[in-house]
Amino acid sequence: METFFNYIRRYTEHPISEEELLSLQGAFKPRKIRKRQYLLQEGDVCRHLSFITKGALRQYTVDDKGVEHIVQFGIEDWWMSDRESFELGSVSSYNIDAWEDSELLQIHYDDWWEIRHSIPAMRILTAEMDKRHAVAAQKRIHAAITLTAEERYLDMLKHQPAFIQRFPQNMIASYLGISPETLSRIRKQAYLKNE
Amino acid sequence: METFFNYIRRYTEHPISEEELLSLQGAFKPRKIRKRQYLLQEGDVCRHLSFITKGALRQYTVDDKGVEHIVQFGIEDWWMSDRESFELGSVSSYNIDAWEDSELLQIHYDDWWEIRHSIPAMRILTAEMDKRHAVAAQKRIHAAITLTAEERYLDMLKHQPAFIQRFPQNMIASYLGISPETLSRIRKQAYLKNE
DNA sequence: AAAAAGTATTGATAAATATCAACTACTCAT
DNA sequence: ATGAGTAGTTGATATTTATCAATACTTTTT
Repeated sequence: METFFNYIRRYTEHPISEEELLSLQGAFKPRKIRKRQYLLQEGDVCRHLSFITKGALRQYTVDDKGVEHIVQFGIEDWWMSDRESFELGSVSSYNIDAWEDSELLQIHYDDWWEIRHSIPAMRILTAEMDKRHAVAAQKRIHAAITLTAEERYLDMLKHQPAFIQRFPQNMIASYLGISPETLSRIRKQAYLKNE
Repeated sequence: METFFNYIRRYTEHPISEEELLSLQGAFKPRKIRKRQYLLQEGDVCRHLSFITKGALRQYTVDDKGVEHIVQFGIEDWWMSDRESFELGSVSSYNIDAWEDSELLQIHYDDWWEIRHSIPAMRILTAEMDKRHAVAAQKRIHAAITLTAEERYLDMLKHQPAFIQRFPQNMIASYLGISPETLSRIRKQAYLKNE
């Protein structure tokens, strides 16, 4: 829980009262989840928002052929949820599962709604999260339509090395929208270029 | 301005007082912009947020080879800005220009900040916009990494037919991240399939 | 320690998409 | 009306990326 409070303080200047801290502690429930365990399955409604205090998770779809397509990775200090399902109460088409044993702080939709109204700092935090999310999404979209497979990989290596270190190569390939074989070849070439 | 007020009422249940309406009228300045005129140029800082009351605009980058890459279209009831530059005050790497003669309501960053604090309905509106934006971005990212060029075009035809009607084919191709020639061939094939 | 399951690499080939070039149709300004 | 400039199409070819198959390497399980 300390991790989370530090995170809040880092992203909002607004002070938080003792009372508010207690209220947050009541709303966010710690949860442990083991490797390969699901946090959300396709067909479910996503009722919780999860803050990752430890571990690594991924959000993905599975297509007709059984191939997984990863849309999002999450590690410490990231939030996980299917935003669409969470906000609209719709059935999710995504799966979220743990790639490492993980620890989360989960809040139910109703409590999240309540807390954003009663605690000013949380409203600011939400706005800040949304802003960062929007900027990141814009960049990823731009990368997807303008860059080649190799450029996208190098871009990720530069801007999100943590993901590349913690997830296996086939998942990185899926996130980049390329086949594992192609990524393997790209890495080989990049390596050869640096002698 | 009426268009805009209707838009606000459509997306927020929160009532707006007479006083607040006046305050909004003061903050949003009408602006006309002619076809091919720039709203934002690469290298500028994006100081305004623009609500489109009439017309069609696009946001894009230009690469080393002079090729344009469109990341966003905007028509009536859409907002245009480089979110990153607008929120962070950083130099923009995007261009925004008008494809049709257009009419906008522009608000300066400072006023936007102010109005979101003083008018509850605007705070709700912002949250709602961010939510929709996040959901749309997630979908577009998913489409980019999972779908083929043809599937992406058909997806767009289904979900955003307005764009396809109002922008020329080479711009649609750019938005989809494919060459104009490929889009031309995809359309021919799709047409042949329907006899 | 051996077996099994998952992960990464490599080669051969196929499919998707880009590029280049020529041509057609269309718009629009004079 | 005419010619210049855009936009779209089509064909030939090149490049990129995917797919399939075999093998090597790692990690996990027993």
